[in-house]
Amino acid sequence: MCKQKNSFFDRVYEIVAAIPCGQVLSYGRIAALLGSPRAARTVGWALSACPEDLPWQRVVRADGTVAGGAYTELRRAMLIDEGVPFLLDGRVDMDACEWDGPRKNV
DNA sequence: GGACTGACCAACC
DNA sequence: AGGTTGGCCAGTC
Repeated sequence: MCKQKNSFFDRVYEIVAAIPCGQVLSYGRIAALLGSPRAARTVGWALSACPEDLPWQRVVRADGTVAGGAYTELRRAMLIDEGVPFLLDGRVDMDACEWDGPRKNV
């Protein structure tokens, strides 16, 4: 029943794919939603697969900085285009668009 | 089959 | 204030 057999790996995609437009999540935040607040590494590694269906540009570091190697600037432009507010430092405004996750009480 | 790595985070000194 | 380590999961050598 229900889909829980999915590995930690697969659930990362579920969360990232569920992030609404104009909001972002940090690696550790996603890991925490999965039940392992220290599995941020695994989350980052899951994103390393970089599936086209996965809008991983909405996933940023705890500081709000965008990851992704040389494409960091590109991802940042994509987020701005989606309506995500940025700071003058080039970081995501986590204070304004940090997603609370799939809240059941919405 | 064992050990290392990987786009991280937070605690510790 | 800054550097190091431990922890999580899965894939690769």
